[in-house]
Amino acid sequence: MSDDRNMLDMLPGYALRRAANAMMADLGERLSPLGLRVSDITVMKLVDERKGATSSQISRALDINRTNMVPVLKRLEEAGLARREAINGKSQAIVLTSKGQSTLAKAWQVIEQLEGDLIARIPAQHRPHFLPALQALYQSD
Amino acid sequence: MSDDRNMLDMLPGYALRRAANAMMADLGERLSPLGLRVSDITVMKLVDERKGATSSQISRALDINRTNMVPVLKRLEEAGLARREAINGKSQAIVLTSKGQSTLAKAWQVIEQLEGDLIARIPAQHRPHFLPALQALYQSD
DNA sequence: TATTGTTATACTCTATAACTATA
DNA sequence: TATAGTTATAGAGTATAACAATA
Repeated sequence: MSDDRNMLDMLPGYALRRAANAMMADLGERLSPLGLRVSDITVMKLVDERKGATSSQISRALDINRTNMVPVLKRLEEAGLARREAINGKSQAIVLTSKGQSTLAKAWQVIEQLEGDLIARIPAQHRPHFLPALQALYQSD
Repeated sequence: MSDDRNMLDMLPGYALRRAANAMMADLGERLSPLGLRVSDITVMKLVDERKGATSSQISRALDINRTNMVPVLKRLEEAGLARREAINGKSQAIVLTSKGQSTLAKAWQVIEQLEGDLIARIPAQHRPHFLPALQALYQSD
């Protein structure tokens, strides 16, 4: 990173963007040895949490367009990490394979390490305020 | 936005990403009537702040790859908002035109409105901690 | 008639590799 | 020989439009 500072650093919105970019780049690097993307883990974790959830349900929980689930699920299936199980002629439950579960367990350790490193960088007096502030910015819009 | 909550919402890293995405989408919508992108304003503001700065200097201050400056500057020039002025045979200063300056002034009002709306959404007791926490996450890496 | 899953497509931000020309 | 500017390309996360099939 550059040591440059600029007036934009005083803006919460700009700082929010920079911090998120830095975090995502960091996480992407940590996950790449596992052959996984951030979106893969996000979906897998939610699939594991919500047994039998459909692609559409997952997309709503993550607040992303459901069309974006298609390539993610395709990757996960081709990697043998997840499969689709018909609920009826219309809906399909997404289910992790056993390989998917063990991969998720490993990946989740990476996530927890990242989360720990993240909060460790925040000065202690600011730490308890960070999550509530962020949640206020994206929840219940 | 969906009203769904999930366990990921408890993770600062995930919340950081969601909050930044929401903010960027919001800002993009607010800027589109002006025919501008977020990256356009960011560059224009810095160019205006650092008179005579070169493309490479701007890219370092924003911590983005300098190759990404090329399409931004091309757009700004084609829109008559900025121009290049040779410093020597190698470097070029980026300069806002008068149209660029008035456009920036309008766009900056949008930015300040967004920043104001952003902090207004954060509960008051968390507000003073937000910017310092974010800065700690991306500065002096 | 609203929802599911899907295809095709496109946009924004960001990055890497490799080149030329100049300081 | 390090730096500036550039081209071409790629990747990751998003989005919209449009469709067939089903609940």
